[in-house]
Amino acid sequence: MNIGEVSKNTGLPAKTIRYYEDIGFVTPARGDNGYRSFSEKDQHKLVFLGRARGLGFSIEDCRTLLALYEDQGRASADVKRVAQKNLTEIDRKIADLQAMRGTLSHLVANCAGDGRPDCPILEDLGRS
Amino acid sequence: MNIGEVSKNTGLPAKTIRYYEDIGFVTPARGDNGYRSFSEKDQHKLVFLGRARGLGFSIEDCRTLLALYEDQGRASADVKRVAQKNLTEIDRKIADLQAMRGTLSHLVANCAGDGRPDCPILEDLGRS
DNA sequence: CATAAAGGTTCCAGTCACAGGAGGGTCAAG
DNA sequence: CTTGACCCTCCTGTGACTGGAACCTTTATG
Repeated sequence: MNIGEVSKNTGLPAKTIRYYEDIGFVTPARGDNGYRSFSEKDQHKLVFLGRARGLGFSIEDCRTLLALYEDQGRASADVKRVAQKNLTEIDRKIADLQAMRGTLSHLVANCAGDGRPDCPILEDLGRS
Repeated sequence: MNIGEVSKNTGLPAKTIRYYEDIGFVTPARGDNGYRSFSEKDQHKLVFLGRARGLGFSIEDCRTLLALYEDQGRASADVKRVAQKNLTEIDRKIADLQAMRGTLSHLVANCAGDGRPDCPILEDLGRS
C-alpha cells in the first residue's frame, strides 16, 4: 500500500506517517520507485499509535506501549503503570482547566459586553 | 528595579520576562550597566500578563487584552468577545480530556496489572 | 503521444511559549 | 582581592507535528 491509502485507512495524515517513520515507529519497505510500501502489519501499528495518541499518550509512552504490545511475555502491570500515569496527568490538566473555567466564566458573566469601557475582566487582570 | 526583583514580585521567571520584552509586551529602561530597569508600570503590566496567561489566554490574546486595558476608550464588548472565545476553547479542551479520561479510566480499571500478559488496554488499542 | 493532474519523494522552516546553557560582564560583601 | 550572586546576549531544544518548496512518478484524458 502507498502512503495515501494507509493515510485514508488509518485517519492519520501522510505527514504524520512519515514523521512516525522518522522516529522509528514503522519501517515500511520501499518500491523501485522509492515509494513507501506498507504491509498490513505496518498499518495495524499505525492504527494502534493513532488510538494511543488519541488517548493522550505521549510519543515516548507510545513507544513503550508499542514495545509492550509486541512483547508476548510482557506483564500487564507495566502497561497499567503507563496508563495510570497518563490518567493522572489528564486529571491534572482537567483540574487546571476547570480552575481557569471557573474564574473566567464568572468574569465573562459579569461583563456587560457593551460599548462602555468598564469591564470586570480587565479589572480582575489588573487588580493590584 | 532589576529583573530579579520583578521576577520575585510577579512570580514570572526572568527568562519569561526577557521573552515578554522580546515580543514587545514591556520595554523597560536600561541602566548604564546595560541592566533592565523596570518601573512600577512595567511590573504592573507583567502582573496583568501573568494573570491573563494563567487564565489560558494565548500570547496574541494577551496582546489584545493589554491594548484594551490601556485604551480608556475601549468597549467592554471587545474584551468580552476575546474572553468568551477563550472560554469556548477551554470548554472544548475539557471535553476532549473528559472523553479521553472516560475511555482510559475504564481500561485501567479493567487491567489486572499483574505479571500476566493479558491486558485490556493493549487489546483496545490493537483491536482491528 | 503529449500533457496535465494526482500522488509520491526529500529537506527545511515554522509553530507555541518559553527553558537550558554557554560565555561573558557587573556589583556588593568580606 | 576574591567570591558569589546577579545580570547580559545569543543559540539551541522542546513536542508533535504542519506547511511549503522543488522535484520525480504514475495515471487519466484529449
